[in-house]
Amino acid sequence: MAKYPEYKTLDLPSREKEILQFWEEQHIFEESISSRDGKPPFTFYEGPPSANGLPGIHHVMSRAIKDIFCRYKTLKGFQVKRKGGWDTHGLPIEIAVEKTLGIRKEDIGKKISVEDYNKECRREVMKYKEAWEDLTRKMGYWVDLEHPYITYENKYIETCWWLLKQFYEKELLYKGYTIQPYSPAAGTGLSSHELNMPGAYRNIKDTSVVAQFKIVLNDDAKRILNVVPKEEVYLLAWTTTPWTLPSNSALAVGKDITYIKVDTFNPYTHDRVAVVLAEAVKEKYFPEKYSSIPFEEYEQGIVKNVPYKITDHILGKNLKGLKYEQLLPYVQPQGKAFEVIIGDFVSTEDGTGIVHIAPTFGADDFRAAKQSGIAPILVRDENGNDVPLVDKTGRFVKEVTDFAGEFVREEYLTHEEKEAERKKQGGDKYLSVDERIAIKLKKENKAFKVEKYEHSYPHCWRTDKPILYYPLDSWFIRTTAKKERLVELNKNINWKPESTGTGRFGNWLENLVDWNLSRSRFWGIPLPVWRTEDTKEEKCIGSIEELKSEIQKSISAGFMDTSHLEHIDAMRDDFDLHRPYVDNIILVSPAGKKMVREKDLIDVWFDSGSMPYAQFHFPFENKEAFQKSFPADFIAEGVDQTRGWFFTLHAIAGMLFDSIAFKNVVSNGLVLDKEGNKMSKRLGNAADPFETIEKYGADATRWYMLTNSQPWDNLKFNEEGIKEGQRKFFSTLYNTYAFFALYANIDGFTYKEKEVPLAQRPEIDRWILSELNSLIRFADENYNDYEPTKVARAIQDFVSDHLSNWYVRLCRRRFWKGDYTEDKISAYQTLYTCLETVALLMSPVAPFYAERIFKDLNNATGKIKWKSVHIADFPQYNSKYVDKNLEERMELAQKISSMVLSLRKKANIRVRQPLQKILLPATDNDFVNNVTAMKELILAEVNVKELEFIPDDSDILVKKIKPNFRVLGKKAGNKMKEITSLIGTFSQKEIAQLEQKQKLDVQVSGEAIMLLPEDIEITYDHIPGREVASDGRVTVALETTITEKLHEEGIAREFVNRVQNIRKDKGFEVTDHISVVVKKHPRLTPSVLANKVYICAEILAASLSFTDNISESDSVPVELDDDISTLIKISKA
RNA sequence: AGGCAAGUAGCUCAGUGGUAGAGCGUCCGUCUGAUACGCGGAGGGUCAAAAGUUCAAUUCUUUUUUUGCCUACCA
Repeated sequence: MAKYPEYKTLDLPSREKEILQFWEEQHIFEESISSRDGKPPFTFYEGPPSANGLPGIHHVMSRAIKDIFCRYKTLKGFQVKRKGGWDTHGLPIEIAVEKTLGIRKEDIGKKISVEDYNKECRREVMKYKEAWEDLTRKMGYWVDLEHPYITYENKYIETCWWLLKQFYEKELLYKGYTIQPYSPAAGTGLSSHELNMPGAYRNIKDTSVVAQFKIVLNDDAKRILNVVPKEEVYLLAWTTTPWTLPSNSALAVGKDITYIKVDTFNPYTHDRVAVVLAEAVKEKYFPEKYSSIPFEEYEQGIVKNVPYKITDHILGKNLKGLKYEQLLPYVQPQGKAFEVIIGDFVSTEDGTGIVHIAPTFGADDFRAAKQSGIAPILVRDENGNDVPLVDKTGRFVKEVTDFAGEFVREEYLTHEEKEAERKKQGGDKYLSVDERIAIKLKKENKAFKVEKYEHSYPHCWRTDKPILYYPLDSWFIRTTAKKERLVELNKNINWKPESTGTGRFGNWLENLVDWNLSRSRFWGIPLPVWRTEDTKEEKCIGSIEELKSEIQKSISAGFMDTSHLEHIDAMRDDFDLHRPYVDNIILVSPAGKKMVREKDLIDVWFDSGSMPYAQFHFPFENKEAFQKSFPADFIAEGVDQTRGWFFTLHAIAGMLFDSIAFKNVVSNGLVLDKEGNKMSKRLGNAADPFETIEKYGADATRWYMLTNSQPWDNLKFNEEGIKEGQRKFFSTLYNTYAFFALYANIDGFTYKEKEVPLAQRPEIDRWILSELNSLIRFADENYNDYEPTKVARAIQDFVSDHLSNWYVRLCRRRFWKGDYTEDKISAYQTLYTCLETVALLMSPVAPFYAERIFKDLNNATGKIKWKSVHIADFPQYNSKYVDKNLEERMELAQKISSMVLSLRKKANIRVRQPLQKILLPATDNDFVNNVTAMKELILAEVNVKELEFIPDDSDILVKKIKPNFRVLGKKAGNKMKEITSLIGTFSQKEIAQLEQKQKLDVQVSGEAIMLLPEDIEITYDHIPGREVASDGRVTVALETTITEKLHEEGIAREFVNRVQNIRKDKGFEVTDHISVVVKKHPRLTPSVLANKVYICAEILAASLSFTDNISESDSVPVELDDDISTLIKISKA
């Protein structure tokens, strides 16, 4: 006959290894998909990890979340395909390779060929593939790693090219420039990563200038600034980089900042001027103490301090549109310029509250100017390209006549160069460009203040020289053109938590800038754009086929030879769409000119954002498969991906397909160490996922991570928490199963009997089934709502509080006492159903142990046709089983039992000692009915013989009254405080009156208010002369008198307990019958004899006798009470 | 600097416009033929701070503050 396996210990890690073997041998994962053939699909996209680093514990977290919902949806009957993937490009890989080879970026192409370098990258990126696969397996994450998509494969790249061409054709892909950190000395742009290296930011002293920009006094200006005759008005703006002043083309103010117009003198030229600056910075330039100096005294040279007078206040937004004269007119702009604009970044922290805007040399400047339609200052170089006033070596162009060919920062000059310059200048000391600009401005009444200013400024880590912010060519996706649509589409995405979608992601979309795709690296997807040298003609290639035909043309034009053609085949090993191969391809333009590829690679985020299409090699293959699985139903990654993968998926889908890419997204928080610090290998506080799983098991780890905090909250990872979950949940569940298995095996229960109808099951069974069905419903709703934490916590509470510590505890005897009756079968069926259902409900979160229990149960009964819990169907909620009233009644019974036990404790009477009676005030009919229904259960639980109600109007009850704030508050309003204190003074008589008449008139602040029963809450305070326990509306008193008869029963119970212990110690089977011989004892013998039938039934005794002579060697000494000791001898009957 | 989130008992977390809870830990006690991986009890809180709205705020609003993440790094 089929048996339920019994285990010596829980040992989760061992159980998991067995299950893992079972899954693999039986191909359960594959079957969980194939068994759903023809069912509706549920689409999941796997965000590809990069295998060039070892997986961490946080990966267990994010992958557990992915796994949970895929498993859940499978149980719900969906077909959930999940293709794994690998992210293979990107800077971290290149840097790792550079480190391994001991080279730098500039060595690539010199010390090592691009071809060999990329070979290294290709190897590097899969360095830890095995470790990743191992973790995936061990943690129980089901994803298809047999057929993953890999971003470096030709097919994958081809789809990306196709996508880029779609952008290109919609005129959403263009070449432009942005302001980026640039090192003129090294001749290269710097990544933000390089700028964040320690030591990159250093303090340097710069010449700072507050420049005077002369306002053009047209009618508007006169009106806005209240200009008086002969007044000349200047805007004051501060800069620490005077060399950018020739490139100034706008001034920015804050729209809500208040500005003042000040009548004063220029401290260098002593000219009378009116200057505008933020009121908040006035003290810095115009100390209060100078305000009283008469202007004449300064003019006459009597005082040196500059006097001033505030003549007007203007709000920033009113300054918008004012025109001013160009400060240093070397080069004229092509378009609107020299206007006051609004900048959201303007502050009054330093400077003047007016910001000098040089669109070619500042990121904020560039953006603000673009928004306001302000033109940058550019010159045309010999190639006919527009370039800024400073060239790529860091020198002024010739158009800046006074400083033509000079380095803008003195740090770029060598010692010798400086010396030569000094001689040319004719001074004692070399004067930098900044200093000479300052001098020039001073002379021309254009500088208001010049001083040295020390600040932190980024430096190039290679050359140690300060960087410049410089416009560099880049390819962009014009995301701003589709901004509104992307915002709109985002509203159809269900974000967990919602705030990430509306806040972090929503704000990001609102403030979208064009997506800079360019990366000047080697290992990545090459930008498929070819251009003629004069940039007049260009071509974007969208497929290998197209590339082939273009090469054909190029061969015809004589730019390439035919040998190139034979390689062009995605299936060939020697064909590769990476650099350097694509760089060697020269195409021909329609006009017959040579075209070479733009050197850039594309942002790796484009790779991963393309995965919905590229994983299927769409549109070249699998069109149908793609269409069926787009958009995804569900994705999940860390919240740090908001601007990464989440965005690129959204941008590509929204801009090219006018669709969202995913319907539901869970963004989980970080995993921190137990102190709340970020985990890092350097600090040595990073938890090793392999060790953790080996030690505690994947289930306990997963369970802990999901029950401890919501996925989107940060998790303070603490091994103690895993242990707690093991104890509280897994051990309890294991014990419950072990209990079931022990007795079911003895009784041969295999669920062969007909289902005992609900109505014929005892109340306790109906209760746990009601709780179980409530749990099914709750779990289903919350899984469906992507709330795994709520589900797992609810399952845990059910198992530990309801199932183990109440149902099983109360039902123990039903399992091991008596014959195989309907009641016993009902108990088995009920407990079996609970265990089986719990296994199903928990299986998404704890897939291993759920499988163990499911198999152990199902192998014995064959009740469910599926061989795995993960292929079975989600439990069906049945409202017929739910009886909320019963659930409440049981809660009441638990409460009363607990209160009686606490009274026993107070009186120091152990539970084995039976007591006569408990007394309960009869609050109302419902209460009486509910308690009466639970009477037997309560009495058995607390070992008391009777339960009696005290009539509510009985004199012995003392009542307590307090307002029902919720109800009375609405009625009484601002008299609440008074009423509360009035009610507090009520006597027993007044309470009784209120109860009898169902109302009570009271006076509050001279106003009559009628108190009704619903306005107040009456509870029982105490019962004079008795120990009582109160909890909310329930009060219990316990009769603690122990009669002789009760005492004897107590002794009998103690006796049973001792014998049971001896049985257990001796290793008897629970079914063994025994003979018992006891040494006579005057206090014990009568008690035992009086309860002999009961005792013999409990301990399965065939005989029970007393004797005077018993040898100590084959008997056991026991102590039954403080003054009762004896010897007991038991043997198998 | 901006955005988002969090701040409740020693720890981990629930919760609510009506006078604050659980688990763990601590201390005391105790049961058990599934279970010391249990059970009962005690102690422990200005619900981060302040102001406002309200009869009533831990809860709503504003400000401040601490922590974490993301973005930016600037005249």
